[in-house]
Amino acid sequence: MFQLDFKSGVPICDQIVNGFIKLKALGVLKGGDQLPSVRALASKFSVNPNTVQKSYAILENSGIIYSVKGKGSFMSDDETAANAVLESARLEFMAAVRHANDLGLDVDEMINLIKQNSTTKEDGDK
Amino acid sequence: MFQLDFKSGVPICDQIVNGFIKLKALGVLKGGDQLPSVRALASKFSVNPNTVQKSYAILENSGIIYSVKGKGSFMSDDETAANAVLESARLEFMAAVRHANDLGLDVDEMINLIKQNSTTKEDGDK
DNA sequence: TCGCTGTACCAATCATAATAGTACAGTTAT
DNA sequence: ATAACTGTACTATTATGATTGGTACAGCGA
Repeated sequence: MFQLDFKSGVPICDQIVNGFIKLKALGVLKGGDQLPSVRALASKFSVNPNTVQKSYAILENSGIIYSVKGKGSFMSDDETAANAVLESARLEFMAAVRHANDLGLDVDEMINLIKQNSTTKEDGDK
Repeated sequence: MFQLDFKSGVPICDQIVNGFIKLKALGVLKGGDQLPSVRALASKFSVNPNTVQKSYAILENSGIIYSVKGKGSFMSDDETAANAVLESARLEFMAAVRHANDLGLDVDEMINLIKQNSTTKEDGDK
């Protein structure tokens, strides 16, 4: 399970949404897997159930999970949703590239930074 | 001069800060160039002078500009400040890379996206 | 029926951005 | 000296969004 960073400034509900998207991308959660209940996750993270519910609503509207009253919330196995996530990730990434470019970072250095990051991961991460 | 996007959700003062950093990175403004006065820029953008003043204070604390009471605000020609901006841009960019990775975007695709973007810019942008 | 699940409200709280207004200090030119 | 500009410093207020707290309803399963 993922962690929350309460002092990061990133809204809690966004962190929860991204947390489950990440677990899906990593293969930790697969289609059909059940998510914690709204109340259970709220208790675990010591946040308000409404906040978790909001996150689940966002995830369901995106097609990433589906919820059944009385049963629970489950990871969707719809590939369309995963593709939508990828597409939004592309758009978000391109915005970051443009912003970095505005701040004076050129394309070659960005590529170098990415490559460095991936190699350091291979070497000594966890 | 840059534009403000009031419906983007990005705080006005941040947009102003980034706007001047961009103008510096692009070489439009160089060390010693005078910035518009707080009141003039506020009037031009139809925002509150306090908002502009906040932006200028951020820029001055970062060493990107320097202000003299009664005279005005000017672009700094201190390379240290520019380097600090570049370094923060690197950190910010790496955070975006990690986030995109969390969402399932792999390193190769990010590099391809950057290269595509730079080539399309050469082709048909302004 | 009981206990769990998701869902839907609404009001209150908290933090931050932005506004509005005023005042003070330094520079420049007349 | 005066006027008109510059940056700077406050305080108070408004607006917005995230979060919380609480309650209520609806569906599922033992």
